Amino acid sequence: MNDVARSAGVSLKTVSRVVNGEPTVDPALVERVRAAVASLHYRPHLGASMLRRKDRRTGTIGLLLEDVGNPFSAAVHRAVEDEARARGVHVLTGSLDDDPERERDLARAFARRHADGLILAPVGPDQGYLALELPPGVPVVFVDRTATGFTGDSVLARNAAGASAAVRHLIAYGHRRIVFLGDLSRITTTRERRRGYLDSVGAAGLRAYTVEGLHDSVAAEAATRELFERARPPTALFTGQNLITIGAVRGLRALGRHHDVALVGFDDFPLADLLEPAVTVIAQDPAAMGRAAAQALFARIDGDTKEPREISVATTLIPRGSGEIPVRFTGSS
Amino acid sequence: MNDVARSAGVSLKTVSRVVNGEPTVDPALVERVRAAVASLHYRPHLGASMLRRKDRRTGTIGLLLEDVGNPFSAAVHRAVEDEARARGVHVLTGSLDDDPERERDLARAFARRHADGLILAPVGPDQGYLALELPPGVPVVFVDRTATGFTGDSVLARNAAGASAAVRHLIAYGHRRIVFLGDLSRITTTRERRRGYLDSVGAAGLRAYTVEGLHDSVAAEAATRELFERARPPTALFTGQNLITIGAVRGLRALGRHHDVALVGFDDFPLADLLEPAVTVIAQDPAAMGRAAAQALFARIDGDTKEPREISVATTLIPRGSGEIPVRFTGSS
DNA sequence: GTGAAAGCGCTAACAT
DNA sequence: ATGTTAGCGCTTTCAC
Repeated sequence: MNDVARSAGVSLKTVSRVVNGEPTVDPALVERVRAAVASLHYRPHLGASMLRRKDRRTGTIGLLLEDVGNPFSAAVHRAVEDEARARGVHVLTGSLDDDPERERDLARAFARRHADGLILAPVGPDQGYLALELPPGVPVVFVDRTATGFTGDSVLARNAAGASAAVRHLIAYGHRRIVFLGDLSRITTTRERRRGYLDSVGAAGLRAYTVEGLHDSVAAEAATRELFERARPPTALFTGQNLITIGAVRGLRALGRHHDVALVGFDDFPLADLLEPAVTVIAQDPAAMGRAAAQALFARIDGDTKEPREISVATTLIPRGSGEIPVRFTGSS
Repeated sequence: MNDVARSAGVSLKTVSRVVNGEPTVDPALVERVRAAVASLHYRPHLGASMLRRKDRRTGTIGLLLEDVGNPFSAAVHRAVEDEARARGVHVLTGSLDDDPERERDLARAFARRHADGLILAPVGPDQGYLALELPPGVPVVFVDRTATGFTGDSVLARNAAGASAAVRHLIAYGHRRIVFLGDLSRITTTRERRRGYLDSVGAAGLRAYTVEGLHDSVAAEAATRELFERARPPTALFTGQNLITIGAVRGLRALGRHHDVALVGFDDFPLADLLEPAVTVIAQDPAAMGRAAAQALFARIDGDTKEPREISVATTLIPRGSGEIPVRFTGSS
């Protein structure tokens, strides 16, 4: 920048003004500076400018998701990026893989990099560490899961309501033995979905059957197959998550039962409509969640100090076939 | 940091040494400093340290992909992140959406943020701008597509070879009217895949039929349907990309032809094995591509100055059913 | 082994 | 409208 100033025959400060587009500079000087910038290939150094600046914004936010490679996280990421782009903000990303230690490490790392704020899908049991790692005043918005020990806005799907609707849907088709297949129950989303299941099942006076701790598609497939080795197998399944839904589909296929066991899955997935039968789902809206989270974060960064909000994003039941298979009398009701 | 020094009764420099883990500090002082750091909630400022440091590394790389929300990009992203994590490096991401201007803007932005290097899936016709935007010595590795006007390593799937194999596979099942459905032909990947198609079709003495410029799944579905309104419709389709494959599946379904028209798609996609018929694909290995790109980039950052390399990643033909439908005599050969 | 001084590239506050 | 000076938080260099 010094070189540019010398080459343009102006002071350092004038160069700074031109680079920052401040209006109070003589057009002729602007031209001279511009030319010098171009000929010297000058590139402003954001790190240095942010060091001295008053507002101390880096124009960077951190986004910590379960796994940037999975469709849900990827959709959230994309929506966040779009909001950020509109404000000239860039996004540092990280995958947590259900590892609380990694959650904390990355939060700390992004804090040291002076991210202006964080969007976090928490995996650990407690987010109290954020108060220590983050400089005071750096906002965090939680997405998809709730946080403990740290206050911030959160953006959540209406998990319990969606699950409840799924189960009522199955009940309406005559089902009375409906199994819930869920993943790790320490995750708040899973707990909410199970709660919705239990509510609806209880309200209808049915017995609850749950299988949990299913961590992937393979486990879900195995669990599904085992269900039908029992004396009184279910007539309908409600799966708490994407990978579990797919595992259940594979399991039912393998058993040749996909056309007579009903299935509703939580969370939509690509091609669900092309399977046979097409899979009925409770669709979340990950893009809406990402958008809402980013908007909330930017509002906080811009100084919004209202009470922390909990933003719920609606789910939609999309009937496609698998959830509309009526119960069949199997002789062992 | 000053406060910490004062509170610990040592000099600024000693704090710096402790924070950076330099070994030449008295253990007793280390303890005092550590305590002060904790009690004052001191957090080191990476931006400031990098400003003064000799190597000037920020420990950040930029990753510019087509769309962080699509499965291919997301898988690349995840693989890059894993490599970066192993080195304590963080990843700034951006989606380009086939917009060359955005490509340049983001490259510039990441340069101003002093990313140590860039991984780029180029969309523009020319990457010459990189020489202007990037400080000399900042390496770029290209992934998925080739670049023009700027030298760097590139990581590419064996597109032509894979496409060629797909077509030979169809020919082996007796097909002679095989249509290629492709997207925008200015994209190098598409051109390579078409080239592979043309090679195999030409070698077998068959006529080439191509439909191009299909920018999404809906366009591909419409194009597929139109094909079968012709006098001599194809007996097999080769689709150049994920979304086009899915559009073609939808099209064939709508026509009720999915069990008698053969289909091979380039690029695998989740649930391809659960469709009926299951979809035969030329699978790429996006994780391997991301890994290779990241490894190449880090090698360059660490000073590797060998000739730029072109790393090809193999594709695999996965026969699942749709590609093994033999030709049927339709009376209009 | 420890500290004092200088300065990385830039902008704030105050001249002019 | 432009320039000057000081200093952001840290690491370097060099002295102790």
